[in-house]
Amino acid sequence: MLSQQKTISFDTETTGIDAHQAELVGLSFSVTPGEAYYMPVSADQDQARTTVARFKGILENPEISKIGQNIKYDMAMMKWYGVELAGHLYDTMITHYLCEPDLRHKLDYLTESYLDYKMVPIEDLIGRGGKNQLTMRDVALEKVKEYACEDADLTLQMVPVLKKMMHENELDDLYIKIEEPLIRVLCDLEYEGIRISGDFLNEYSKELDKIILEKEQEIYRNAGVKFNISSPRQVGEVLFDRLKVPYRWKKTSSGQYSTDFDKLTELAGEHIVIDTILEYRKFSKLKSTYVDALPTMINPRTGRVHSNFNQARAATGRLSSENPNLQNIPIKDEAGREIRKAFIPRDDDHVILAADYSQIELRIIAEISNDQSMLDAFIAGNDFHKATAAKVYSVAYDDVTSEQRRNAKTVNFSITYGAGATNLSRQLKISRKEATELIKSYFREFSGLKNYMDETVKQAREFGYVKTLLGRRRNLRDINSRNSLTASNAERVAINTPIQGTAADMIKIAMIDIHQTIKEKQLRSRMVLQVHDELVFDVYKPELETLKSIIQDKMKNAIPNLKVPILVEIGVGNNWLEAH
DNA sequence: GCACTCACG
DNA sequence: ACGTACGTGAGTGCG
Repeated sequence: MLSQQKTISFDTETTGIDAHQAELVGLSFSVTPGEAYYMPVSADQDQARTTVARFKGILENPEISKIGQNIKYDMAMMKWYGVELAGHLYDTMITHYLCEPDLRHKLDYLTESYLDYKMVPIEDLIGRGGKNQLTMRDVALEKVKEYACEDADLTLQMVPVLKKMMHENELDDLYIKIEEPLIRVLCDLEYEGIRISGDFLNEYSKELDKIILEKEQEIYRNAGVKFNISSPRQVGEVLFDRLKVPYRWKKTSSGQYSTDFDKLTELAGEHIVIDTILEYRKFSKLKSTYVDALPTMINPRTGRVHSNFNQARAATGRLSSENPNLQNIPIKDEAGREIRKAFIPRDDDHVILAADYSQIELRIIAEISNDQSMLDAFIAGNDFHKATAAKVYSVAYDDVTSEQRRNAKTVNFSITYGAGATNLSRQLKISRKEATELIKSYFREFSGLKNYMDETVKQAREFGYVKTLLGRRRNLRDINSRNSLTASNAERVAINTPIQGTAADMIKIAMIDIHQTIKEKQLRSRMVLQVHDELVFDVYKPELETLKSIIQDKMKNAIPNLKVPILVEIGVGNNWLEAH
């Protein structure tokens, strides 16, 4: 497909790693291996735009395919300079990620591994970290030219290597149908960003400050000593050495006492200071990771927050989010949920809409294992965890107790991880024997599932990899390890990856389809976040009903002709919390 | 730069 | 006898 078209490898040099804050320094291009060209642009932004505009004929030509390493970055950069990158996108980072999802995908690693070529480290030009850090703009043109041309050239040289790997691993379809179109979706989503109320968070920060100070005083009073409560080591020493709280676990690999949530919760009755330490930790975490950090991430150009959604990180095929991570905003804890109130629509004419897949991973297991009992339960449309409890405890659906439902929910959850009796017993706080019995009756009821899991592991051992429903692949180097712990780790990965990965494939398709429809219908509403099984939109109020029906349709039907029903729950509100 | 802890799905 | 959950990113402490 690519070889019949004109192609050009292309790279941008900029003043920083955030495409929404950086300024362009130059462009490099390569069409022939071993040969590349560099075009510097002025620091004067008007002049820079004029220079960039001269390349529109190439960059906006849909007949010319673009090759790039993490091309979403360059695409966003170009967007800021008024250029909409067109044509097929061949991303060397993403294609390598599809072939070897557990390895690294940086260009220097790729050229060393596959071309036996050592690239010039960027640190040689701009120095490393600290206050002496330069930007590309401070570096002599001759040096930048060499560096930029090397990037474009080596990216081009990686293409035949990757094409061969992609073809051999039957990954072309996955790339063309999902990952390539997703690049544009994510670029638009990131460019759009999301509005966050800095005022709201700053007010909340003051409240947290008071609470944390109170907890701190209470801890010092009850412990009889001042120490750094944020230091796990000091917490361990105070609790277990000074206050003689009994410690009954293995120490950490570095020889420290472990003081994580599970341990401290179990010890809560042993000393009154323990509960307060847990509270202190909770509020400190909220303050430092979210309440104080998020306002500093508001982009001065846009007044919005532009996370980076990494398309080549999670080995299962999921996205990840960084700078800031908007996929781990609190929701379970009451005080944490408050933070979601800061995620708001762009203005009074908009609302936040959140659309969630309901129990997507369990539905996918039912689908790919073809377990009739599980499929029937989903088709019946009742509370799935309750239906599971009825089956494994052999009671009528209406007689399921809340404890039985809770246990069934945990078992359902554990199954997707391939967890065994030891962990289930720990999770449910029941004996190992009881846990073994529970798992036994679970697999008696869902024998098709058991069969599928055994078969998956068997195939993984034979072929050395597993695949999702859409052909995403993960090599499992350890699956035949002689070390039984290593091997069983790989077995759990073998079971979990097709499930987590198929769910990732599904929502990616939905994102592409929704994005496409919004574009076609020229709507003003925008997709702003993805959180694994949830999509969040900034919706123009007059378009609300239209958006609801598009989202329902595209999320439900992302993968057509499934046996299992797919359920999508939609909520709307004046902030992200209200939308749930 | 690693270890620990903890936020999410 | 022993022992783990699957996938992430970020803040803090500390050597």
